[in-house]
Amino acid sequence: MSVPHEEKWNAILDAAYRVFGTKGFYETKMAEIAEEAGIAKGTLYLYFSSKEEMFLAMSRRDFAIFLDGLRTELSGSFTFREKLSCIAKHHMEYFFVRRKYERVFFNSGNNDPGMMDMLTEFLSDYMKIVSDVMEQEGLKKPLYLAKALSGILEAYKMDILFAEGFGKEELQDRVEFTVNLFLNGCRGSY
Amino acid sequence: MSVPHEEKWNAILDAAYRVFGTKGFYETKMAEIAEEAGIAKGTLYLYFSSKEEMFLAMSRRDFAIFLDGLRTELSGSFTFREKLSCIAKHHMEYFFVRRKYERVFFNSGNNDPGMMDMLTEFLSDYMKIVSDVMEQEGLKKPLYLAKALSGILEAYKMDILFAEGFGKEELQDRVEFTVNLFLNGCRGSY
Amino acid sequence: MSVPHEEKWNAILDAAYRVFGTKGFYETKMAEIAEEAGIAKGTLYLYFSSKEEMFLAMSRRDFAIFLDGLRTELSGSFTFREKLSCIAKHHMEYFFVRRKYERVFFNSGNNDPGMMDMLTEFLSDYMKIVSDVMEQEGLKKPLYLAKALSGILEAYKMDILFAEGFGKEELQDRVEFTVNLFLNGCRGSY
Amino acid sequence: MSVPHEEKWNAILDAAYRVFGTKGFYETKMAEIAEEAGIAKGTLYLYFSSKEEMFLAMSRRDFAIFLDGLRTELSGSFTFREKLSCIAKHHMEYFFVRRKYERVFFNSGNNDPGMMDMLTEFLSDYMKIVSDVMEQEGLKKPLYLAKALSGILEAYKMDILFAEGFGKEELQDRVEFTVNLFLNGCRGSY
DNA sequence: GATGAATGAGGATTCATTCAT
DNA sequence: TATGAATGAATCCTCATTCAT
Repeated sequence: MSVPHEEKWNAILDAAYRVFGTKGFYETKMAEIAEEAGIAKGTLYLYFSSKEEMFLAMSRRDFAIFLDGLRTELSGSFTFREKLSCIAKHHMEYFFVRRKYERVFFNSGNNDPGMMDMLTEFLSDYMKIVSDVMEQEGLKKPLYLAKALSGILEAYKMDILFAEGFGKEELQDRVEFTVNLFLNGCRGSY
Repeated sequence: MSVPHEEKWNAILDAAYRVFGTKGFYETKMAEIAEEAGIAKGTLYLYFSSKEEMFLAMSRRDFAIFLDGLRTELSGSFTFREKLSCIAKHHMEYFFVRRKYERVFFNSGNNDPGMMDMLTEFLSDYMKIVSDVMEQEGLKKPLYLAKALSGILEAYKMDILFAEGFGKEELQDRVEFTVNLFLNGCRGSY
Repeated sequence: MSVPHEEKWNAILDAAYRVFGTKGFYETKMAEIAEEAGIAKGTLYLYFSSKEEMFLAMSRRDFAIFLDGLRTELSGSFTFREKLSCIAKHHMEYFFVRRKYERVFFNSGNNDPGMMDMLTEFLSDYMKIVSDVMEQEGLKKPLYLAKALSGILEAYKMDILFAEGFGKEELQDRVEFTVNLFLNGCRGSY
Repeated sequence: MSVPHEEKWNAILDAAYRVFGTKGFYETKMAEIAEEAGIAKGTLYLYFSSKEEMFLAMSRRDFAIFLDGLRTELSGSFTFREKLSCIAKHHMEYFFVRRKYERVFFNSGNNDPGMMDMLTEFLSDYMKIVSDVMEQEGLKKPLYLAKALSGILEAYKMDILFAEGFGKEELQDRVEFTVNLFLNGCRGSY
């Protein structure tokens, strides 16, 4: 359990991301990940003690990237609308870029308690960031609002995966729609 | 391939719902479903030709109940606000009642094309019902609105599963919040 | 174990013959035989106590028909050549008529001792009939000759199954060839 | 799909030969082959993708040995009688040596098309070798003769399996008888 | 007698994980 | 460190047989 060559550690997680993301946790075979990473099956176990742990590490890394990116971008936004846009855009773009591997976030699962804990923690962190934005604006029930916002974005995420010819314009379209709806309600101007 | 005793067919699907719902598709063993249903393993295969097909049948039945219930309840709602409340309440209560078995809707997972098709069709039907409500109100982009609404509800669904002591009051609370947010935006009165 | 309606007993064996003969012992399902016979699965067990026993009964009946027919036809043959022709013709025609169901004689098998015994007994009876013919002709090693003759016919039986467009003429051709070879050796006139 | 250690590949096929040869295809369990080979069940599947494929590979190897041996031995025979003796002896000895495992050639059975194809090809190759011998002797209908010869030998093969105390002398006896019968007919001197 | 729903032992195959090299 | 051959527990599914109706 030393910390072997970090480069390979990341390469394995990259491969894992591609395969898990394409086929889901259960349909993914360790052999496939090894092949995708261009190493031997046994080697995987020098870096991760089990399939679950590997999935966990991969998710952890992915979640961290998501949250760090969001924090960074958010620090450059100032008005409330800007912040909402920033959140929406980040959420959508993150998955848009990774759309080929989207089984990951879906199929987050298996009943592994470790997995559940980590997902819960991720959501908690994400919601904290968003609800802070709400709070800074003096809104009531900031956590409710945060969840609602991310829920809308999750719903539109589906379009990334299933809508024909979904591109950057459609993405921007959804982002703006979301912000307007969130600010003004369904009868607001948009 | 006759259709033996419909009663047992439903009993098996009930058992399947409980087990799939608790453990997810992959962690569920056919033997467990048989045991839960109080019958022999082999008997399952008199009713369903495979684990996949059984999961499919179970989902199909569940989706149909959800949609039929929604249509029925919606037909007793008249104002726009009433209709929104009705949708939100139905969505939340449906899962609240089934909260013990919520792995089902999650882990629809498994790359089975039949499953994907059915899920897509369900979503399409659900969104049609909701977007019709938006359209009747003369709103623009009714499908976007429908997806946004259901997205919010899905986000709150998480609270059903994970929030401590989530009960009927919390549920009603989320429903009202959702409707107000949807109608008036985040700064609206609620 | 009474002797139920003999007609149905035979009907079942007819069905069994068709299915076993097409697919072999192991690939045949009791359900298929029942369907082929137009009766219920359970009914088979009123007539035969197991799949093996059914196969045995079917073979027994088939063997008896073969031997009875041979005896009858042979009783109308007088010269040695006539008798050889009769044997050859009977052997070939028997399988020609049943060529659609020829897996039976092949796949006679499974390791069931009862099956082995019966096959052995059948061969013994068959060889007795043929070797008697040899003996009546005053030939030495009549049993060897009997086996040789039937061996040749078995080899040609393959052509019934696999040769394209094998018909009555080809059959007659093989019969005459066999008799000539048997009488005169490979350099004899034929 | 590299070809791991050829030695083990052969060892598995040897074990398979013994078990299939004793019990037939259907009565043989993969677990038994593994045990016979002294390895784990799973290992079998590193070398053969299925029970069928294993049986096929085993038969293929066996057939090739049979034919190669025959060709080799035949190349040392010169007169027609010598060649016939060679064929007969090879055929009989091949099975004599393997008499404990004779279910293999019998029970080639199983409707697998791959198996049928291979069996057909084997017979075709075998018959080609034998009929070439006939042709070189200027005999008419060489293929008929080839089939007849092998048919006789197959019939005597039964004696290997079932005749009490069948030994080398009996074998030689059958070989000579076969050759004489084939050359001179049933009334020839032998 | 006839039925066919129910049974459950049994077997082929998969795949995460180990460990000798 | 890296390998990949070997392992064997685990699981889906089949099908001969039974038995309540």
